[in-house]
Amino acid sequence: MRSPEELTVAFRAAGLKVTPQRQLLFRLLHNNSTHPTADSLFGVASGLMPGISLRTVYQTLTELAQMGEIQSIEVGTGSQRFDPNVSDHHHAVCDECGAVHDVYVKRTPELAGLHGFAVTDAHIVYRGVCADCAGDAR
Amino acid sequence: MRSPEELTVAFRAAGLKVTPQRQLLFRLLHNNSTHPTADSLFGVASGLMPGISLRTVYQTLTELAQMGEIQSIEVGTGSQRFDPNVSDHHHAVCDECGAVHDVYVKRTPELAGLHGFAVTDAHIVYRGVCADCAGDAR
DNA sequence: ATGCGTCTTCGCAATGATTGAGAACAAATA
DNA sequence: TATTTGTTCTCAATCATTGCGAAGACGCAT
Ligand SMILES: [Mn+2]
Ligand SMILES: [Mn+2]
Ligand SMILES: [Zn+2]
Ligand SMILES: [Zn+2]
Repeated sequence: MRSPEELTVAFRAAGLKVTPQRQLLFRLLHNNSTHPTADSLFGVASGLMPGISLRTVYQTLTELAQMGEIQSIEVGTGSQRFDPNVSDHHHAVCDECGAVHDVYVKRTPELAGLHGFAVTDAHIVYRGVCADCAGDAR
Repeated sequence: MRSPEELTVAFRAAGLKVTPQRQLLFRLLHNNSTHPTADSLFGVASGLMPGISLRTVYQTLTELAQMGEIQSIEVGTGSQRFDPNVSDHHHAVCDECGAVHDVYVKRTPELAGLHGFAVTDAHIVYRGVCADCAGDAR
């Protein structure tokens, strides 16, 4: 996604208002590679802006997703995750710690056998144990 | 998954009872390639056995999944789907009609770049429009 | 066939994630 | 500063799924 400054301009240009809540979320999402859930973002946001509502977090995330600034992904962990990285990539989920890592694949396998299916998107979810969790014997 | 007859034996062998509800679900799942949700199965089951509860459907599906007879998959349609096909395969979801098709891929792309992540499973979800929906101009 | 112990079913409440609705509020602009 | 219009927040509602416990039924031993 674009920088908070660029988003500020983009929002105004789109007739949307730039509120403190939105600006905070712009900042929390910028360069964020943790693939946060709405609730985890709400947790961090609440610490910095007591009183911000979970509803507002959801709404802002939905808007950003509709504008194409972030993507919403589903990796099987129960709740939606949001990703400011909108480049073409996939994800690896650690079954130990729940971390979601970005994965870049050379060539996504083509669909074979399913004649007539027009693919618009393909998403690979890897599951396993991440380096951090494997490294430590505990 | 195995046939209803085989499952009957397997359940008894595991100390589980073979009830009419379970037998019905065994039959509804056998050779079922629709990737049903618990609720859609419940709908069909209710027609054949009025009074069966959604709770029982969920419970039986969970048991079958734990026994490895079916798998539970998440393709981003909001609810879990159950698949008696436990072979190594992937899925294509039609954004028009919601149908979920099986996809067999020659070689699942290896994880590159994420050093130390031990992959235990990889699942590809393709999205697009299926042949049926594309073919008909309506 | 009957009895009994254990496993199951079912209804209902509870949970967790997300969305809907509307009153109170605040950003943008003149 | 006043006005307009979009935003935030609270609270209720929804959807999928799970927890709980009383009532019921399977299956084995008589
Ligand atoms: Mn990502
Ligand atoms: Mn399948
Ligand atoms: Zn980990
Ligand atoms: Zn279709």
